[in-house]
Amino acid sequence: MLYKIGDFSKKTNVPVKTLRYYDEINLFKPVEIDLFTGYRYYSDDQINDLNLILSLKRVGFSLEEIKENWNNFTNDTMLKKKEELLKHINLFEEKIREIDYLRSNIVGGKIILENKIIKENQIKMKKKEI
Amino acid sequence: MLYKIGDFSKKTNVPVKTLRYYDEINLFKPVEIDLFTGYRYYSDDQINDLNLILSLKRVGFSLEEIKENWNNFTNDTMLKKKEELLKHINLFEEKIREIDYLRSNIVGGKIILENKIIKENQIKMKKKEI
DNA sequence: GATACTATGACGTCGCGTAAACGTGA
DNA sequence: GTCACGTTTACGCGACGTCATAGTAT
Repeated sequence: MLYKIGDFSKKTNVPVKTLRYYDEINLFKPVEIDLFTGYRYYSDDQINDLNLILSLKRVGFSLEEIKENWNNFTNDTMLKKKEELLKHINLFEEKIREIDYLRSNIVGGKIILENKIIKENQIKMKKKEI
Repeated sequence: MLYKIGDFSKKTNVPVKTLRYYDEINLFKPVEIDLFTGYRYYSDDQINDLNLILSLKRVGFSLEEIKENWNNFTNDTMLKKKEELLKHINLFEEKIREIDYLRSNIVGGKIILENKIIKENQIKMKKKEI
């Protein structure tokens, strides 16, 4: 059973444009392309691969990383990505503390920064550079 | 005391290119521009504004949002952004559960998805559409 | 004149979305 | 012939980074 791109899109809930893009970057190509019309044809077998791509993307892998590691997904690779996610969570918790600080300094629609946070900003910027 | 862009960049740890970009999008402009040379000149007073921009950016406001709300930052606006941050954290916690699931299904460098997660993917995609 | 700064402009990033202009299938 | 479908090409997003080329300051 082969599907034209629109049918495969409906079956997988992946936009047509996304499928064409994945083809273009050589991440996920149709099993067959009609030589005359250029129409892309996808098979049932490919649904698993596509869903794996979506899952890897959701957890934070870029399409490039997915391509690179496609046949080499090690526990180590996944753990590194998990570390990244944990760091992101810490960052977001910092952001929440910072937004609460900003919130407490609103005066008539304007936010008044004290030198304290200004210094902190500059320290953070310097760390980023390293 | 006026600074040329490079000096102001060093003082604030904000890249020259970023300062030029903020000028271009009318977010943060130098107090003075030499009519003949086009050189930008920044003042000490502007450091506070720039740091506020950086802080707002860190907590998740886009440059557009910062422009829009510059004289109208309400507690409500900040609380909405805080809600967004909390949602992001929930999303990241979901991602961590998903990466652990993927991790548990590695077989010789390949990840084998069961129908279970495939169905979940499709439910999530549908929710996204709404 | 050497060199360290400044300027503008164009192109690249990532993962697609959004048209435009055209050919194909039922 | 009428459509809904398919194709390629190109431009847009956000927040800059990275050249390239040229003018300015010291």
